Amino acid sequence: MAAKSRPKSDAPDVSDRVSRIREGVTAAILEHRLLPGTKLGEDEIGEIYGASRTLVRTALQQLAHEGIVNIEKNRGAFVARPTPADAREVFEARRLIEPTIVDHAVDAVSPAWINRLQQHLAEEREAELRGDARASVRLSGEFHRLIAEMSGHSIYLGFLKELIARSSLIILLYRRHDTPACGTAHHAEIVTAIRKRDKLAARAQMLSHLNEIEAELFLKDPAADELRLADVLGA
Amino acid sequence: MAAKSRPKSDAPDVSDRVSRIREGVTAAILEHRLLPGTKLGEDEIGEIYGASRTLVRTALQQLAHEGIVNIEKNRGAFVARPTPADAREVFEARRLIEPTIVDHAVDAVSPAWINRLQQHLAEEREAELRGDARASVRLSGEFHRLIAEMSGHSIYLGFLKELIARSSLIILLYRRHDTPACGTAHHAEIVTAIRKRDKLAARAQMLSHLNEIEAELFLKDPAADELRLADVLGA
DNA sequence: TGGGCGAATATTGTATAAAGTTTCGCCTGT
DNA sequence: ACAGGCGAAACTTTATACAATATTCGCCCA
Repeated sequence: MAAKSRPKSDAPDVSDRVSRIREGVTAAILEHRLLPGTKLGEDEIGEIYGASRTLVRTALQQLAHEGIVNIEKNRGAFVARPTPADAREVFEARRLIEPTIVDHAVDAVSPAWINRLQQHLAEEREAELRGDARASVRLSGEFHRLIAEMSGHSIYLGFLKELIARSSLIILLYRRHDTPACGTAHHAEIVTAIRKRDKLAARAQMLSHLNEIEAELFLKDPAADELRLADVLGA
Repeated sequence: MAAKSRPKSDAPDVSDRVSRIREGVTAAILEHRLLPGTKLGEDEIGEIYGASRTLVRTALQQLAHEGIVNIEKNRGAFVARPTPADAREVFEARRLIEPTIVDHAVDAVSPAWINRLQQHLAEEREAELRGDARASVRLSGEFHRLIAEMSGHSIYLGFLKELIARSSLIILLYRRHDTPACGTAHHAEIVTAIRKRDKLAARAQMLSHLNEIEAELFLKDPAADELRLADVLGA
């Protein structure tokens, strides 16, 4: 009971039923267990989480606002299917915002943060070694999010959360080879630059990292989207 | 029937009951008819718009996601009260994003857009002349939004909508003098630069415009927030 | 046999009712 | 007179019932 009712503490959302649903569905999408275009029925999800449709609906609306779910009127919610144009916008926004975020991260550097970052790198390497693609894709997104948290800039953090979630879908849909989503090595270089408090290097590493991710994508004219999707879903 | 059911067109939300509520409340907040800290009771709003609490709740949750409403668990929804720290974050983000947006706007320039911009400037001048503070504050926000629409970058547009809405609250809470929120003259200079397709000038004008707005603010340590709020609400 | 119309079914949108929490007034006791 | 606590009222939260809309499947007809 003591752990349940916290009158004043504004914990983000933990132990909240709507948030449990939202985070569960988000994780499933980010780990590519739910593919773009998948229908997310309200009853279906409600039964999984033992919640009524009211709560499921709230969670789905939040996900829609984050851009990883589309809600079509009278038809339901579907995992979003970003177009190549969307993809270009997402990465352009990331190229604009993330260098600035890493700048702030350098300002906030501390032994505790360095520790956290290196612990994260270890997790990434471990997941990569054991070939756990789902954990890898999740962790590589969380790395960028971690840096945004480190920056202490809550607005950038909110924006980046959206961009990361969409990026995960984009990488699933449009990557050329079955390369790991983000090279762990790049992340290590970024951490090194942060540790050295070298803003210029940190910005540069972040930017080239993002460029490399986007370079791995196959973003052609939107007309051929359907084929590409069929390809992914069929595989 | 033709105008009502559009299966594929993703019109933002027009003629949707939830959106009517959201836009109504948003307008009230942006025009400073609802002050920061005001409680937004579900029954109260529902009665105004002739809607059930279900729809009101949906609208309020969307506004919470946009950052202009805070929802406190088991207590209800309140008009957000940005802290000075929030204010600094918002303007930093705007200084980062808006120069890039205006860059894109220059790329998209066309006679139709120039026309629309100048029509908007005329509206702003008119509102300023007749001393309509509410219309002025609304229109000055819409100017920035218009440029974001012109850029064709939907992600930047979404981000900027949030930033503008929060800016409106910030200006209300923290401006030094009762100066008009944004000088119409600055907007005119930005339009001129866009019309000349001069990206450098457009970026520079936008940046200095944002700097001037923030310079008009009184952003001290958060400790004194309460006094400031009392000041505004008492007046 | 293939296409199209139509009823049945399933799913979402909306409203209302039940349950839980907070707040505020009032009362009692010191 | 004042502090503390009890209790009722108001509100939010959650669940459920009802209405509207889309989809699906079967049947009929060409």
